Amino acid sequence: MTVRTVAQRAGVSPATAYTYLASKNHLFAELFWRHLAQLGRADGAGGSATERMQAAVRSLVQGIAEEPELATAVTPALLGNDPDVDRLRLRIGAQFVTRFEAALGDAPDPPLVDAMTLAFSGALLQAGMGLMTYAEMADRLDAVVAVIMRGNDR
Amino acid sequence: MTVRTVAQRAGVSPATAYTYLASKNHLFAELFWRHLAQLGRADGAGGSATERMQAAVRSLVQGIAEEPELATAVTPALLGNDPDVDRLRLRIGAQFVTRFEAALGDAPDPPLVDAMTLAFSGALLQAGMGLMTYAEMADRLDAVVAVIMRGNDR
DNA sequence: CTCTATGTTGGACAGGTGTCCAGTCAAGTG
DNA sequence: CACTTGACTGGACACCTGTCCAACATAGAG
Repeated sequence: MTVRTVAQRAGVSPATAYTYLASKNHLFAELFWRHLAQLGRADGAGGSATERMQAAVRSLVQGIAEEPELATAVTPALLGNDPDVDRLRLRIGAQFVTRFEAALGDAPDPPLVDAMTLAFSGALLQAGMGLMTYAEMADRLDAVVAVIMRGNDR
Repeated sequence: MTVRTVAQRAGVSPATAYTYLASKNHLFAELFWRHLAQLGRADGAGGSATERMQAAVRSLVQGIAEEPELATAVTPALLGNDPDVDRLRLRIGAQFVTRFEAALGDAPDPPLVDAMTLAFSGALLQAGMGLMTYAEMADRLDAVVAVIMRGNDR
């Protein structure tokens, strides 16, 4: 997949593509961000904090798994350092954090949010490397959430 | 940094460089692996499991932080898919897991190891993205280890 | 000494990225 | 109608990666 073939499919010249896209990385980041922003939030109002967190994570993983190739492509892309990629990276990270905080309810414990964020990033990384499928990712994260949340219900 | 300039500095032709290196990604992965393999292990025999784990993590972070540019470069490199990168990626991951298991002592709980592995990968990723310095990484991981290990001492 | 194996080299190549710019085209403005 | 504005275009460019190959050096074996 080259920027030029993307431009061609879009019926547009490469030069035009580059007026909208700073880079190939930016393209992937933008697509991923739009996909993410459009996902529904897990509801899971009736359950323990652990259950709510597991529901939030499952919902995220499921949404991301809808477009596995996009998820794979975005992982290296987000490591780029165009200003546009920087912007989207922050937004995407904030999106994750927001969901985790919501699952934790009022006064979320910062180290807890941190642990979830790092574990989730790590899972995305490992899936992006092909070390896990997204189905495995869901299962492993379920157990990991249980470990992290241990002693935090009520 | 191009493969050709590296070859030149090494006093060798680009063609020769490519007889030893499958790719630029392979170069970074190999350097990182060697650096990692040469690091000493944290001792920390006298303490709780949490303290041993924190010591293991601090030791790893400190070792990695010795070569911050290498650490930054290796993150995208490990996402490549040359066979050589695959090999080194597995070795590097196994190295982390081994250290975490050692810190946990006999019969390490698999979900615990999993949680540590994902959180640590996530931290490396975020540092690689420039979202954290390595000093911040050490502090955040300390708190995260405490959360993950909660209720696992003795 | 000759021959062979091994490592090295220059140079070309196909493909990719991101940049630049002069020129075209269509739509809207006065 | 003439003009301006903005989006688009073709085509060139510099630079990078990874591949290939014929040619060369050189050390050691017979």
